Amino acid sequence: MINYMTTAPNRSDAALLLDNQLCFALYSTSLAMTKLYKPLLDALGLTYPQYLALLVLWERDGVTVSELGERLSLDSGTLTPLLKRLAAAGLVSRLRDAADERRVRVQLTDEGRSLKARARHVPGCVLQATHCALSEAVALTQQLHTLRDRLVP
Amino acid sequence: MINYMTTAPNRSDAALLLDNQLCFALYSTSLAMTKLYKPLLDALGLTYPQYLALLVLWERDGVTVSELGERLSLDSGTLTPLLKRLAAAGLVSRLRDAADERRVRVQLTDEGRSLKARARHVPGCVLQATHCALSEAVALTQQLHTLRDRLVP
DNA sequence: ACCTTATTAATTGCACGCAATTAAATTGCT
DNA sequence: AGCAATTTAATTGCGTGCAATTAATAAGGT
Repeated sequence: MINYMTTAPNRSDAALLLDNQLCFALYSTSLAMTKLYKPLLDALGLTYPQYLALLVLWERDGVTVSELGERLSLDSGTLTPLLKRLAAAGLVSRLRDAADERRVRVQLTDEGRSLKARARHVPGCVLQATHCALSEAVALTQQLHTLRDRLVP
Repeated sequence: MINYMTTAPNRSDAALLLDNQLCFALYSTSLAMTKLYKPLLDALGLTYPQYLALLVLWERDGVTVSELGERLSLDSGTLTPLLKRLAAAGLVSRLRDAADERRVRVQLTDEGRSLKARARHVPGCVLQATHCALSEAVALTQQLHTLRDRLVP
């Protein structure tokens, strides 16, 4: 039987197999993780990126938009509308810095601060849903930090 | 000095620190990886999710939209417009299955098939940009597959 | 002081992701 | 055959991500 191999797999194709792509492993796992958060964050009235922004603000209130972007690797094109929605929800206020009118400082409202207490159970619920031991999750998180730091130029 | 600890960090806060979140490690690393692909895929006229769809089609041509969605964990709300754009670019054709008119089969065009040759260098370029040994990338990919399989219900 | 350059957000436009709904086709049951 | 339930894509609406541009402010050099 003659095989012209016009579409037959060969050695060089292995590099293009979907399941061999680190990028797709990251992409699909990240999306799956987001879906895991969905019901928990719905209960708080938050989207996943909004939750990430609040994690930053709960650590340090009053950061500028660019500091928030630096921390999350997101730019103003993403953050400005996201923060406007958080402001509309009454969780943050956006105020021009008096000393430098170019900067916008993002301040938690009382409601935004108190939401932290209602979010305390989220990490535990997610860890449970991952069916991972805490030590495994910590180890993988560290590996990913290492990889991410190698990727950014 | 009195400290009412209204905002002071404590043990339970560690769980809410951004850098302790596996989800954010995944999210930010995945976005960083996408940025790595950007210049390579721009040269092919593809977006990153379009590239993933083509990886599937290069493995098995003529899959249905739902099979593609199963493989990529994406639904028709994402895939239908994406595939229309690939069709508009002349890379695929979308045809109703004669035996079951509900299904839409996605077929590579000649141009879509020949693009595979021009994409062959992409995985190698990306690996180089990650500054990872192949063995490290393979190991991390496997760990992520394991995690992803644990996440999906 | 004046002017150029740099910094910071906001805006615009496009492409995802995804929930919810709709429409069409098929299957299964009687 | 007839009809309800299921399956499959498409559609709609919203919230990101991000490139590119714009507008406002600040910094720096002369």
